[in-house]
Amino acid sequence: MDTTQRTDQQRAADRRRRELLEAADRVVLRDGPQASMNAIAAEAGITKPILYRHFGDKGGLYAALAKRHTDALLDSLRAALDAPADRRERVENTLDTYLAAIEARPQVYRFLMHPAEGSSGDQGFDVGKHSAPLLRRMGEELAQVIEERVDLGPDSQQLARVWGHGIVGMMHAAGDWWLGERPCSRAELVRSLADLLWGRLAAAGDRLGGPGF
Amino acid sequence: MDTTQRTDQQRAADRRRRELLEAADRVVLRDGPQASMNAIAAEAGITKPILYRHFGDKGGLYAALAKRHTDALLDSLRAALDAPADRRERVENTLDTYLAAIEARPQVYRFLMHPAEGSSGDQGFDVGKHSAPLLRRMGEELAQVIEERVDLGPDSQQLARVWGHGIVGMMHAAGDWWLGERPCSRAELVRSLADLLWGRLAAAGDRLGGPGF
DNA sequence: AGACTGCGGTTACCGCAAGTAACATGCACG
DNA sequence: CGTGCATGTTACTTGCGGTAACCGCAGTCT
Repeated sequence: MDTTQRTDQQRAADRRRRELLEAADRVVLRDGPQASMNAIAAEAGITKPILYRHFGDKGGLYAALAKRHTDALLDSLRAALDAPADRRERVENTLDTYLAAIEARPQVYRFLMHPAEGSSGDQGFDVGKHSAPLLRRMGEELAQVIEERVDLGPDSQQLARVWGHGIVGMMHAAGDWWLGERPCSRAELVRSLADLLWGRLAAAGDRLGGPGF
Repeated sequence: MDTTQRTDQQRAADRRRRELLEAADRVVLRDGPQASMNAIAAEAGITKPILYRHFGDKGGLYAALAKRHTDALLDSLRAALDAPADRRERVENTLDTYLAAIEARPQVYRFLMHPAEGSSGDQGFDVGKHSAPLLRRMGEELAQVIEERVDLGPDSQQLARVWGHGIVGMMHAAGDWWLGERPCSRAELVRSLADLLWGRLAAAGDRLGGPGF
């Protein structure tokens, strides 16, 4: 029969696809984001055209790969975010979860944040579609959680989205810097960031008389 | 004389270098970060090897180009940051300055944030040196200002640096998202971000009874 | 004047990675 | 058996970063 055959082959194709993704994963983990298609194909024990048949182009492979990790990370984050705890504790846990993840697999993290430059084909002049999808998705996710759980008055949706993206960006930039310089322990970083979000900047006093006011 | 000649030539070289940078600027402004060396050379009316003589490699050109814009932007930001005004106002002005800049020249901004992937030569496995230098520099700068002007008790330096990078990241991510979706006016965005920094997240109440606590 | 040298410039090339075309092979179905 | 179809390969094209080797013209030295 046609249908059963189709499904069989689809299944096989899916398995193959997963294998390929895992091979790609290994290579990216080793070589970082500049892993070449040849290298990935070699790691998978096959040759380039197969990759292209499965994923279209490099962007397709990268997208598929990114989706896997992004989904996984987002699951962890959601868990930390939805845990039954004090808000501050939830925030700290979420930060820590994220930082632990990027600390554990820097190459993957690096790959997720800098997917690839545009190839010859599409060059989106439009700004905004270039940036790491992970950041966007985390931002939206966080925005949703904030809006669900925090009472922000009118315009809450807008505000939640701004905050979602803003907080994610804060986490990302601080994490990136921290990963590079390791100026303190993870726990300290988490504490400092949470303090920032808790308004300690506004609460602190001026140091000198200061030029203004 | 040798010395005068040298200086003359140095001057000429510097002028040439500036011209080349301006040409590169134009191309980047038109084509975004994937501008090719050939294109830049053509725009400057010369050919590739000259670019390489002046800048070493693509990274060098990009670094030089990035430095110009980064310096310019940092000057504006410093001005806003050091203005004689209330802290909240200073923060809002700084945010607004940054957002206005990326709004005015998205391509340049895009270029600054995604400089380029590593070529065949250097492949820094180390995470941290890849990311946009602009973010790092802004982070350090802000950290310095914070430490100078805000009284943070012991460990102030560490804390200031974390906050510097964190706040810059917040600004960046929110700006990136905003530039793509334009969900609100610039002023609203600035206000929302400042509110976030002013601890409104911590101050807001829970929406429902909530699963925890 | 005429050979020597330094410097701005060019052409022509290498290596490498993305992406593709065309060919080869294994296996179900009529 | 041949026909379709999916899987796999080799070998190619294109385009870019980067470089080597050559060209020509200032000015200088003798």
